[in-house]
Amino acid sequence: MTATLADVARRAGVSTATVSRVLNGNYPVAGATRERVLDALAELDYVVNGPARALAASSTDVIGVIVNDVSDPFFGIQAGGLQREVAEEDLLAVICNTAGSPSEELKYLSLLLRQRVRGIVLTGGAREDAEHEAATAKLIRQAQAVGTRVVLCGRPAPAGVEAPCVVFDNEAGATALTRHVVEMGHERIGYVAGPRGNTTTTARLAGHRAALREAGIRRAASPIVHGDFSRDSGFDAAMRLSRADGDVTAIIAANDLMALGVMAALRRAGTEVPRQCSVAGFDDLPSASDCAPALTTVRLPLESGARRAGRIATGRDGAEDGDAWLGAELLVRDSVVRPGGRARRAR
Amino acid sequence: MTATLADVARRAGVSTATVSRVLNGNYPVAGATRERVLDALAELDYVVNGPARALAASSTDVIGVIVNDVSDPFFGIQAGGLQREVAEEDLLAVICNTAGSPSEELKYLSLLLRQRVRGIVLTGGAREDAEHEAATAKLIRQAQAVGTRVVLCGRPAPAGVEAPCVVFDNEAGATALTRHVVEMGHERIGYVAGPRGNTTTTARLAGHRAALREAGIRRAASPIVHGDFSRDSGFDAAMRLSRADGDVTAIIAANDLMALGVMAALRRAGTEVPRQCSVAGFDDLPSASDCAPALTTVRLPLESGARRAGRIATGRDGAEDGDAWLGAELLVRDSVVRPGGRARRAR
DNA sequence: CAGCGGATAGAAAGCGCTTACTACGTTGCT
DNA sequence: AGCAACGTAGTAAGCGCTTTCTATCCGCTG
Repeated sequence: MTATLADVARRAGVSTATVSRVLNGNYPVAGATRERVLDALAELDYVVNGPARALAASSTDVIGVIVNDVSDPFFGIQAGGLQREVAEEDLLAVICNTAGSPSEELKYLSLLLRQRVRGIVLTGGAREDAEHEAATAKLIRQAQAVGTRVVLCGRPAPAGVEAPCVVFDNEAGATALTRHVVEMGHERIGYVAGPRGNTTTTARLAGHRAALREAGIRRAASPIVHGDFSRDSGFDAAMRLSRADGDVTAIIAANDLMALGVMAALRRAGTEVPRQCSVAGFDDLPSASDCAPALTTVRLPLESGARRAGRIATGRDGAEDGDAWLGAELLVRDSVVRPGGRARRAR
Repeated sequence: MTATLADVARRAGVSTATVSRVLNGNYPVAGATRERVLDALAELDYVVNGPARALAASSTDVIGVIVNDVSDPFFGIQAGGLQREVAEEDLLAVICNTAGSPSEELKYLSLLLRQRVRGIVLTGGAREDAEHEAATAKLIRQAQAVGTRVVLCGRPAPAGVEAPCVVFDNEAGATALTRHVVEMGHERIGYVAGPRGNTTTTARLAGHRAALREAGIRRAASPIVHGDFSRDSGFDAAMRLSRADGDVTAIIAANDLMALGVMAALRRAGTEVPRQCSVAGFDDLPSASDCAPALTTVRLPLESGARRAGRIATGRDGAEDGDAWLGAELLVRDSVVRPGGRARRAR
């Protein structure tokens, strides 16, 4: 089939050990010998056998990243940042898409575990389900036992697991956002939450409720519907919201993608945004700033958070510094105005 | 560290061969023995060592997918479809993001090659560069030599490579689209092409030009600017287009993402779409149908094409049937109307 | 009752690579 | 001159698994 180390060694007239050493450059090899080996390598189009190397050296040069939805920029940005980061260490990131399915998550986790990857980064909210959490915890512990570095990015560590976390302050961000909407004078505020039983959903919802509570807004005036973080679900949610309570003056979505869907739905229903209904999102995706009106949202340092996670996963950053808390920043743009009021230019 | 087959074997009082056999189920093992082994496996939390297995069996259960940009739904959809398809064979798809960089593409290709994955699917347009093409060709041939199935999805096979291709009929789709715009009465049509030196860009541009030619439209009346398929680049392109030729009555973008950016830019510039300027896209992404106005575009069977590619990569579908040509379908919606005319409801 | 074939289990030879350990010149000192 | 120390290269023992080949034990048949 392909040339093996032994073939190369034979051709260069050296032992396999020597070839291995010029390949890895971790042991002195005389110039002339190295040249011969290099030539043989090239002549035979040698390609290392990854599994064999991994088996012998018991380590690989790949970092696995588990995401919920590759086509959601929220994850795309994180995956991209992580990739750039680990590439600097000459490692490769492979991204595994669970499509939001807990069982797929477990499947990929164990795939990565058995491939003995160097590190695993779990991104996005985790499912709040004791059974799934326990299963995840077990796999993570096993991974750690074989020396795989596991880091959590944007989700809490499951019970019983000791692992570095990069945490985004979803709750504080959500509180700041809702507080802003309230301060603009809204009293009937619809909320499009993420999928039930998801840690991110819960955190953002908690922040929202806290702001509502502190403003003394009645629950009945602030209907909550659930989406699944996709644009389409935001569209549907807006429909349900306006059908049930035609009188909300603002809709806050748990992420920008859904906010975009909400805006599309309102537009389609002939409701003018923001004059007749304000809209706010969360995440500050690139498209949030160039839609019309520009979306008021909360900025999460997704890219830098993911890079940080990548650095921990590759071992470049120590994990002992404790969790990395990354703050959220309220971004006031044009999609939230006083009820029935006029658009307000940002800045 | 972790338990090995030998540990399990010892505990179950059998040989490693037997444990391997119950694990793989490809050889008869008596019921009672199997039970004992299963118990031992569970008690020790055994996890197979992927590299070791791959080395011994010289094959893995992963399919690699190379994409240009994970956060672009165009690829997200393909990655998703592929993943669902290979999951049915109990294989796992890992997706590698090149971020449009040819060198990353080569890097990932060789990573997958040396990992001896079962199959590799290369998606998206390829770079039109002899050197890069040759490098790609060489890697593909090497992969094939070690038994890796390589399939191209949405790009032509590099010169000198014999590999199954799933090809989308970009050119015909583009021609149909531009023809439609022309038939609506437009004579000054701006075109936002993809990045230079990309096979998809070239095919779509060729289709566009063919339609222009057949309609006898002068080149000068149909300015072309290049973007990079991202929404932001579409936004910029629209700016450049309207600055240079303020009088185009329609803008066709080489993909929906850029079309969305174009619409945003026009909106921001106070140009009403489609009354003052029609806009058309390509791909029929989910959001194309729910933006306002709904985007007239060309539908590409991305999901089914990717599934097909997945089936070939796993060996479920033979590759001998020759290339799979998948047609494009013109989707007339609301974003293209007669110049200066009124919106036309679709269907 | 000898002899056979089927069903199971084990022994052992790798898969291709890394990495102690060992071996063998050279140098550089005292 | 003699010995330590260094710079190189080779030997060979695995890494944890799969799989071929062989060995056993049965239940049957003739």
